[in-house]
Amino acid sequence: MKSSTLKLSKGEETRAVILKAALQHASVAGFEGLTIGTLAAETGLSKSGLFAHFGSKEELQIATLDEAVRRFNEAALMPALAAPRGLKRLTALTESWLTWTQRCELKGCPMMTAAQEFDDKVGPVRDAVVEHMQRMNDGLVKSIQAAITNGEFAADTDAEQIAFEMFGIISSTYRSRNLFQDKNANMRAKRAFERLMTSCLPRETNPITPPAVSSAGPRTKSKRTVGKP
Amino acid sequence: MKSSTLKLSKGEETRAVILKAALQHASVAGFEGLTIGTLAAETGLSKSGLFAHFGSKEELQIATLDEAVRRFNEAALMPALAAPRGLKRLTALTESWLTWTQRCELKGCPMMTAAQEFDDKVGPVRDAVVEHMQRMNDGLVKSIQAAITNGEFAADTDAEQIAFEMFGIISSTYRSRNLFQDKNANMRAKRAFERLMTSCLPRETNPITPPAVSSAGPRTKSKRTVGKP
DNA sequence: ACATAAAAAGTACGATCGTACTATTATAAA
DNA sequence: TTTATAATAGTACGATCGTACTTTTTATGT
Repeated sequence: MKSSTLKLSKGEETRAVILKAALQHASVAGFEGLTIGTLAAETGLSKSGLFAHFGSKEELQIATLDEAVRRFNEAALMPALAAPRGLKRLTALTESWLTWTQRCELKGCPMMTAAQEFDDKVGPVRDAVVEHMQRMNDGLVKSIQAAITNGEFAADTDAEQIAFEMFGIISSTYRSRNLFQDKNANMRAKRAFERLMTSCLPRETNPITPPAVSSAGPRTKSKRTVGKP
Repeated sequence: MKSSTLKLSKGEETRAVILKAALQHASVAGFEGLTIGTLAAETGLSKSGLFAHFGSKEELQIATLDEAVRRFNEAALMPALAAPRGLKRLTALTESWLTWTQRCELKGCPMMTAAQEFDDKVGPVRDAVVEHMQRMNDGLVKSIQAAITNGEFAADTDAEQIAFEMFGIISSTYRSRNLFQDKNANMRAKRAFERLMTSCLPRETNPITPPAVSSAGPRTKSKRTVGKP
């Protein structure tokens, strides 16, 4: 359990400690709920000592947001990159997306929280949120397009649309988990994901079996589905 | 444009004015962003004058939440009840759900905001949010079950699962609209909804055509879909 | 080991927060 | 129209907010 950067100046070290606490707090009370005083007490610093690291509350919020993205990339995105490009990776990404908060000991997903919190506001924090979410969306779309290129999805699949729906699944999962304390939330998410993926499969059967009407192949299932092997 | 209740005491009248402003404010800045001082200035009341109507900030938040539900029922739910029970009504509900905030001149959906805002907290406000959301979910599930009973959906359709996914679509729509300013958000929502509904249709073709393998019927489309007539 | 810079603490300030308590004004019933 | 009551305003309080400015402590490079 060592940090990736070995040499860490004192300032950077405490900054990291602050951001860890800030992220924890933001994942529960939101980014607007972040308070310099509370955070200082939590980390054992003085209010002014903590303040000096950021210069303003907005900067603290943005730094916390950046930290959230860093953690997400580290705990959710990067592991998924181990899977081969395409449907496999998409599935891995979804899986890790749904579990990364637990791995980072966060209550909710800070980025989803931020997105909802600032979607109707204006200012630099909102701008940062938009930028990060846009980047996440772009990455997701790229990943979906890879599945299309692979021939795993139908050629006319609307990648943006699929990303849109995936975000919906994710956000519904968090709501279900945290608001309703639904233990089945992850299962629901998985089913939703499978349904979505299945609807993207190339038309008719796969290219190996002939396209003509025939009684070949199992007829117990009328549609191909993905997942649940 | 008359209020449904004719006789309205002075107190109830100003209370309504306050709640309208509060709802407006909450739909943008959230329920935690509600402030007695700001609200008082906005409505022309004194801080203490406004405060007296609720007795505490928590009560104000809960009252605002109740008002949000009332408005939702009035502007989104009730109109949808005009449609016949089943898939038709479900479609109408989705449609009106996606547009009621505009009709009420709100920026975001207060209930979705509240759900996200309080999902990791404890206290009476959270309890109220959970109760309302639970009720909404139950209603939605009932509506889905009606479609099953009608035979419009497959008998083994998991109504809770469909409700789960519908909430996801809704929340993704709001995010897309407000965070990304996506003008196509409603179209995306519609497509997602159609995909979801289609996946719930009874297996194979409808009972009129024989279940045996045959070349009868158009073969250009491989699946039945709902919507876009 | 010392000089210098970085980090943290100390202190203070005005603003605003939620909430008591009291006083005044407007409404509704008699 | 008077009277009881409801609605609103006034005032004040302690707490906490974000931030500025100064001082002290602690790291860091030579």
